Amino acid sequence: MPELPEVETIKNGILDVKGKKVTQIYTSDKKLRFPSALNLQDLKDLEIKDIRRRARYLIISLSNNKSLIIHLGMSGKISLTDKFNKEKHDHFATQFNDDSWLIYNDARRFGFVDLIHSSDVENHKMLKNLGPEPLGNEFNEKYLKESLKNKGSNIKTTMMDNKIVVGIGNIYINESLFDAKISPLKAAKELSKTEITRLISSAKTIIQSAIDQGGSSISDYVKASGEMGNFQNTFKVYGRGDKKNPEKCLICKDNIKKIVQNGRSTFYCSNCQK
DNA sequence: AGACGTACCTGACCGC
DNA sequence: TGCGGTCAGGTACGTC
Repeated sequence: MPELPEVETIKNGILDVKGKKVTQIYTSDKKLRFPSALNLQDLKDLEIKDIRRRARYLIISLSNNKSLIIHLGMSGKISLTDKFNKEKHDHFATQFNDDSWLIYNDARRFGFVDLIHSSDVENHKMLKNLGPEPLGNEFNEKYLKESLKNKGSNIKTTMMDNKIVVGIGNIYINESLFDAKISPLKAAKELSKTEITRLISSAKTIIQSAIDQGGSSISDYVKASGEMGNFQNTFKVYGRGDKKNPEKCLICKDNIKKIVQNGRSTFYCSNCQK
């Protein structure tokens, strides 16, 4: 999916629906990630009170003290448009009192939508065990040092664990480790204090920079407006380690390597990242 | 507790 | 052109 910067960008792109009232709802009969008893028709006539993001979840609070929780999975897209021409993989759409439409489309259906009481959001099964936001103050050197101390597995996989820090997926961990000059193969518990400091700093800088550029568009991610993000143009390692035709590290000119860790592709420079 | 494999899905792309 | 294999922004769950 969209990682944190993409979800943040989508959230910012739909803030306009705040204060609007739902007039019509479309739902498909396809199951998303979880089959749920959710009846989106319950949204009719409700007003959108607030829209926020926690980790990769969008939380939309409604005027009846309920909230929609939306996760985009790997391929989910949200668009805000003037009209609704139903397309393949559109799973729900709501029309507002100014005739605009909010549409959720997800080809792979790894995403989900849930509707719960607003007071239960923090205790939702998918939200209650999440670690800190990468851009927040709680994600600091002391916290990360403590979190990594018993982790014998590699730092790359460990940092993608949402209990440690949320929203950092395969793209941004590859870029963050390159920026911090840390090998993705290094055991998490073996990172020195200065490496932990560098990793935090790199992750925060890269996530913020990606948000500033509207996220990364590879394959099918687009903003709510349909425009592409721009951060993909600044990738230094992600996607640059093609086996047959690897690109060169911008710093040392060695070939960028592509390996597989816990089933996910890792891109790195073995010369710069120790 | 931690580590690892697997499952959930569709579509794009590559090699034959 | 078609077919099979592989890969893709994520996450929960089962098992060792």
